[in-house]
Amino acid sequence: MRARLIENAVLVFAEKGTDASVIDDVVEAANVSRGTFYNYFPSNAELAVAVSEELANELMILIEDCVEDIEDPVERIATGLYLFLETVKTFPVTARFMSQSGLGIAGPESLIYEFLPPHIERAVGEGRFPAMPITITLDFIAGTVTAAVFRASLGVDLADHTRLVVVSILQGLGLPQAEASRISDRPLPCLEIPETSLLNRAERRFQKREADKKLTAS
Amino acid sequence: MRARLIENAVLVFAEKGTDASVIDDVVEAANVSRGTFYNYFPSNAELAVAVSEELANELMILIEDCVEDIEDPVERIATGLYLFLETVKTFPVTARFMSQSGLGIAGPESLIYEFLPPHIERAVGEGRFPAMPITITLDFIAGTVTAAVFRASLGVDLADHTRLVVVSILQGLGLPQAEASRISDRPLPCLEIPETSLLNRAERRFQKREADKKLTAS
Amino acid sequence: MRARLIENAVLVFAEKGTDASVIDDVVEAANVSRGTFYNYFPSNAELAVAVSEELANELMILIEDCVEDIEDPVERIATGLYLFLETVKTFPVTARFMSQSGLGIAGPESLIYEFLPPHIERAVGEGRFPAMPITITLDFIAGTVTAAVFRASLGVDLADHTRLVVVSILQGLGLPQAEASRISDRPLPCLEIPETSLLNRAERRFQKREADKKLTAS
Amino acid sequence: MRARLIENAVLVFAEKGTDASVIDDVVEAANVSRGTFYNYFPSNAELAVAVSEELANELMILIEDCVEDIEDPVERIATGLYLFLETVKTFPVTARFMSQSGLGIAGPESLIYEFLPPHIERAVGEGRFPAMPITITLDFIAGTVTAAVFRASLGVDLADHTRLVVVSILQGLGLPQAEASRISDRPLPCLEIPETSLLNRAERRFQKREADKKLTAS
DNA sequence: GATGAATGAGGCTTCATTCAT
DNA sequence: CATGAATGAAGCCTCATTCAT
Repeated sequence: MRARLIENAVLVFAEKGTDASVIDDVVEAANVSRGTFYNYFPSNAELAVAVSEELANELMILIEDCVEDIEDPVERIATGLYLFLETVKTFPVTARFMSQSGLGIAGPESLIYEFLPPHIERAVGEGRFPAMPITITLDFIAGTVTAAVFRASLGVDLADHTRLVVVSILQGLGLPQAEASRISDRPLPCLEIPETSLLNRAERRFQKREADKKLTAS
Repeated sequence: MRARLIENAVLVFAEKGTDASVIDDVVEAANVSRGTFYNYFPSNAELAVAVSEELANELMILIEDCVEDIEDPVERIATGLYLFLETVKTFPVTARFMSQSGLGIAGPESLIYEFLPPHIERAVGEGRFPAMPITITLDFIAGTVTAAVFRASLGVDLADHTRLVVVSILQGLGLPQAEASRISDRPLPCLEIPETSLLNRAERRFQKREADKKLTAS
Repeated sequence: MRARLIENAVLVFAEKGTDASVIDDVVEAANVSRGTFYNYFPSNAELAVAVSEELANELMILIEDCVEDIEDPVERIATGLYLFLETVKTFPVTARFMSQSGLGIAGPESLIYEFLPPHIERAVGEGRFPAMPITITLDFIAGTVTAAVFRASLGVDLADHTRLVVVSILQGLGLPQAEASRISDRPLPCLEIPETSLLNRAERRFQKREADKKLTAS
Repeated sequence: MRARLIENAVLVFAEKGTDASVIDDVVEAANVSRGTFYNYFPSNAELAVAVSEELANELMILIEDCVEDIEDPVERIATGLYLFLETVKTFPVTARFMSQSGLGIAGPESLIYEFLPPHIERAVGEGRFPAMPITITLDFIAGTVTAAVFRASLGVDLADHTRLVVVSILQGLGLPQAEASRISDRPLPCLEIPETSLLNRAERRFQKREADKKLTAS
């Protein structure tokens, strides 16, 4: 039930923004009663946090699984960012949810702030990146990624978009152009997203809703 | 009257976010009646847009005035971004307003999307930056700047923050490290913000409100 | 408008009790919008207080006007209580409202606690009543009157009820039986209740509502 | 289980009033499930009645046991009222419960309406009290007692309170001052309240709850 | 019996918007 | 133009009650 609510909340937040009054829509989308909602979440805000964490955790874990064998910290960062952006693009509902949440919700618990620092520090230690306060580095990455996701959420798909964003980030971190290009030209893996993941469930539910709407309209 | 409303709206948006229900607070802060508000703005949204444009235009013009004599496009971009960030930091209310609005409102009318492209293109033309779709470049800059403003709006002030952000952007755009550092090490001008500017008026009004609150409380 | 709301609130409180959730009923009875209600009363509780004060003040003033020429404090108290009970009995809606409010709402601002003490003290000073802590005296009177009003609100009308209640109170205060009887046997005045008083308006509105109900039913 | 629910209900009613929404609190206080509650009481109202009767019956029986040997009806009434008030004062939770219930719930089943009439009638028969409709007499007593309990429930303890209230009642019933004083100056017995009585259980449970609250808070 | 998740009616409150003065 | 009372749709939240396990 909790899962059902979260699943539907993704949709609604994606449509109306993380600040919007959402409870009514969620309970309608999830086909449960208002009361049930309050058995699980004391308020709108907690729901938003729960959704955010759930999505982020899921994606984090999938990406980490995929990149854990990459030894080179720079390659690992590049691959992680690439996978993140590519995956998000494949799941428009998630993309929209993330742009709606903005930097605010991507708070200190977010994917980026948890998983990146060790690798960045290693890269700095190895002299691959010049030293810089970690907060500035993370803001830089988060800002760029957020803007890229926002662009994607508008439905625009620019040629080579993900790769170019990753190159920009690597360069911004201080990697020479040539190396940045080389690293992002490597063949990159693709994530396997389980059918039962929140990403997939939210997306399917969205498709279903759209289909239902059309039926009702006609 | 329009000015008065906008001036007060900056504060309220800064506090409660651009999506929040705001009209009541604005009319109270501005000491006008609800009805009057509707003589000037058909709705909340138009107000947010108006505020955003007003602030952006003002700042754009001030910055352009200051940088128009800089010939080198890269230096000009760097200086513009530097001035933007430094100014915003001096006006916390504005900083908060901007982080609250996020990328969404900074939309196609924003400072960045209007004034930067020519100079970027010139820099690309001169071979200073590698070619890249302009949208990606602008997203990259907007994202990084937004994240930096967000950080500043939290009240954190990291040493050398503005300069490092500008360096990251220049590098991200493809400028070699050495040159990026050199350009941002130049002595940079400082903006003269007129007393009657919206930036200043909003800030002063904010100070006044805080003072009033303390008086009322005691 | 405030008057209109209070007027209708009397009815609803009379029916459902002072603690009941009443706003919806009041706005319906008064034929105004929910929003309007909140322009006048921040909540249920404030409404209850307002109604209570309004009714009490009105009745207090009418009674005081009527008894102000009575020199003897005991006669004055007796007459005041008599008028209070008789009047309340003539206005069943008010009687019901008062029994619903109980002792709690008849709090320190009530009629009884404001107007009686000086006369009681004079009577004690003149040796008509034995001395007793004023709180106990007032509780005694308030309790007896409340119970009498409660009885009246049930629609029961016992022969000679008001006079016997007043006799009991006078005796309880320490007046010898003979004198208590003598005082309450005097011809007693009757209040003139203005047509525009809340008492009358509430009562008329009640009649109207009952009539409407019958019409709707048939 | 029924006993457990009632025991806890006393507390909750004492705190929030007999009309309040109470089931949740009761099941939490009693540590049983919602469902169980409905196996014992069809609704809030029945619970309130059950609690009220249980408390009243218990106290009635204890008092009757104590006064059954008093031959003089007036003394018996006086002693009964005295014991009632003194006992209630010793059990603040009960006092609060009773003031919250008010006259309404003390209805026709109450202690007062069941046990007093015979003795009053005897007293009238013996010429100790003047004749008066029994309903008025009982209302008079119930009203005065209720007000006294209400006062006690506020935590106020006036010197000699109980005795003075009893004197007022006796006088109000028509007993001459001197006799009223004499009767209430006799040494009066004190009730023995069994440890397992509802009065005691409710009080202990209240103490426990308060203790738990303090622990949780610290 | 006991349980507790689910329900949904019912009541509360806010706030953008209108409109007569 | 300015006003501010009135509006009512839209959302929030609680809590008595049911029911499958």
